Amino acid sequence: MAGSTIYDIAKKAGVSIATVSRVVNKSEGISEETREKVLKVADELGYYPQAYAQGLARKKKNIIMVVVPVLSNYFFMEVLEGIQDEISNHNYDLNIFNIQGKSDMFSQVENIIKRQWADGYLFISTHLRTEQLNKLKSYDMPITLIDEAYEDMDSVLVDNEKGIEQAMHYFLANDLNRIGMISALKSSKPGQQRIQGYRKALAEAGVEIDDKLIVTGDSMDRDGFSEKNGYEGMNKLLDLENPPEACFCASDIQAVGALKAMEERNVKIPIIGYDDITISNYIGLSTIRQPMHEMGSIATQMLVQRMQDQELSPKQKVFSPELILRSSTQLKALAKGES
Amino acid sequence: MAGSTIYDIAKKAGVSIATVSRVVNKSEGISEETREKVLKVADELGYYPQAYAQGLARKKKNIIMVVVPVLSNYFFMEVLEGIQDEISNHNYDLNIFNIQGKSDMFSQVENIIKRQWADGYLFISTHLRTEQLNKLKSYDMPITLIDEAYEDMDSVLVDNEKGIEQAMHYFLANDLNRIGMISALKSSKPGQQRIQGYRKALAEAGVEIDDKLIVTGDSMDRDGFSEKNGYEGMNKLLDLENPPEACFCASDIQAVGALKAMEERNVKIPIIGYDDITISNYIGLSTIRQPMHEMGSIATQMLVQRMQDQELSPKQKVFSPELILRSSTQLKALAKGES
DNA sequence: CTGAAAGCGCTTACAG
DNA sequence: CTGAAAGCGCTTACAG
Repeated sequence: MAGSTIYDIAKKAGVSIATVSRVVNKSEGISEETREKVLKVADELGYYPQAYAQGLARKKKNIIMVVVPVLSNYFFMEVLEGIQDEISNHNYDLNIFNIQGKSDMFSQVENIIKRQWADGYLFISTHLRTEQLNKLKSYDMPITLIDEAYEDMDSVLVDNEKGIEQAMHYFLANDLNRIGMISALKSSKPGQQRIQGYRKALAEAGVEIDDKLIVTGDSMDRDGFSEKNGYEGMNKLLDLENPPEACFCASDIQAVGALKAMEERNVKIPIIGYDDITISNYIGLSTIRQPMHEMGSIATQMLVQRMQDQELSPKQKVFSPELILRSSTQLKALAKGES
Repeated sequence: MAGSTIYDIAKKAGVSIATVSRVVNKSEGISEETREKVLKVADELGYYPQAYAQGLARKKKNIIMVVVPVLSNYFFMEVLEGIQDEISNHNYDLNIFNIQGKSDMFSQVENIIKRQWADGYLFISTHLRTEQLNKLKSYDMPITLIDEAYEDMDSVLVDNEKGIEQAMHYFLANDLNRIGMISALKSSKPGQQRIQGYRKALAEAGVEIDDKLIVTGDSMDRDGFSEKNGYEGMNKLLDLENPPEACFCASDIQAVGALKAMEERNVKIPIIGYDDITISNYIGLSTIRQPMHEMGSIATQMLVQRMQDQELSPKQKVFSPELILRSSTQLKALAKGES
């Protein structure tokens, strides 16, 4: 039963392979009689066209491929949900290609494109350099970037700086000037951007920046976007001689860790995360919302369009982040007033 | 630059396609001179072998494919992390195939196998029926099941009932007899199993079972394994005339929702979840740990072994779940003593 | 060390 | 309505 080919079916059904192919692909103009005969044999022998042979012959794979550096990440998971939902409206299968952290990321990404795995690609948080994106562009493959800006390709992203600004403004407006920042790894692009946003917002407000308030945990997993990293980061902040009176985290998942550190030490300062992953609503975490689900579905739509017409001019979709206030920032009264 | 083939390279470099193939595949016995010449041209033209053509010619894809019904799920994410880690020790690429919820799941799964996408498959939580697994078995492809039991294939799973038993024993031993159960959708296999474990444990302890205490939320997303579902479930429990004095949740993520419902209503009863996803530790949720990461890596190891020798007899790896006590069960004093 | 040729399993004009 | 044949882009014995 294993591994029967179109030849086996043709032989057993007493027809040509062309006929088998037509039946299996539901082409028109096949007599009902042969159709049934072929289908019966195909079912008996467990036949269905091999993807690789079919893809080669057709020069079309019917696959949309998501390319990601790290799979186990909440942001990614929720974006993916949006992709999944949207893709179910189209006739494509979804494949995810996990690029391994070890060797050079760009060469891996480049090879994926060269190898022509799919008809179109969704790159999530790959954070490539402009010259690298230019190179990719030259392969002339439909690609949509998510969480990454590049004007010569379709991309959907969120205005990071603006989001952070909102968080900062909120703190400052509430008279909280000494604001800690728990960052992700500085080597990660969004990590950098968020730090920059932090600095910029403070600078504009005329608040002096204390570099000691910008920390990250020691856990490098997931580029530092982890509970553990946030936990460690908050502990560093609280160990400071002059600890912050509020805190901004580069991601909700870090904030989860930070919250725990606070609880253990029995201190409470207002804290704002970044992302608005689903749990944040349930644990009362204030945050900057990125519309992850929508980002995924919009990106998929854009990609599908481009696959139909590669001549379209590149589109950017920049979402504005939104500050969501929950209980984690309602501690001001507690912290200042009541204590 | 886009889409050059081995013929283009051969022509431009003035060699045969066989030579190009050998150079690109790093075969031995190629003069340094031609090697360099070919490599130079290949680089200029951005050539790398097309995956589909190569796979067809070699009859080997070098791909391990993970097949999952629902991507955005914490259990899956953590299992995946283990898979990812282990796979980086081997020379395979990782592909994830997302089967769409809409049409018949089994026929989709069957087609994936028939289409020979990969050299080996990891099925996570597909929960197929025995006859279906028998059918899959007949295709004679290396498959390892995760979170699913079937004695004729390699599989790694956790003894669900035993886990639930532990939670129940803990409650009962602490004099908590009226135990609520927030279940996932009853149509899901693990959902069922967990309800069964609940009933069994109570029956063995001679505690009368009140069916009103077994609830699920109205949110059907992710088979009911969601925050929202847990939130709704807990609200139903607390709306009961005679609400439970403790609660068991079919997953941690549901417990997160349940916790919120309790907080809003300002009630606290001991609660135990299931899975031990990373955040649970940070929010103090007691739970039954499934070693997800390890399950992923062990399953991958088993699969790789089987890909080397399809004659191996099927192995089962059954993990014992472990009760992890955290603050969410330390409320007994509060609930009973102090109030 | 290198090339000509067969073959991998399909699809799809082209004929009939 | 059906088949013979070329072609998709590779790999790999086989010869030399």
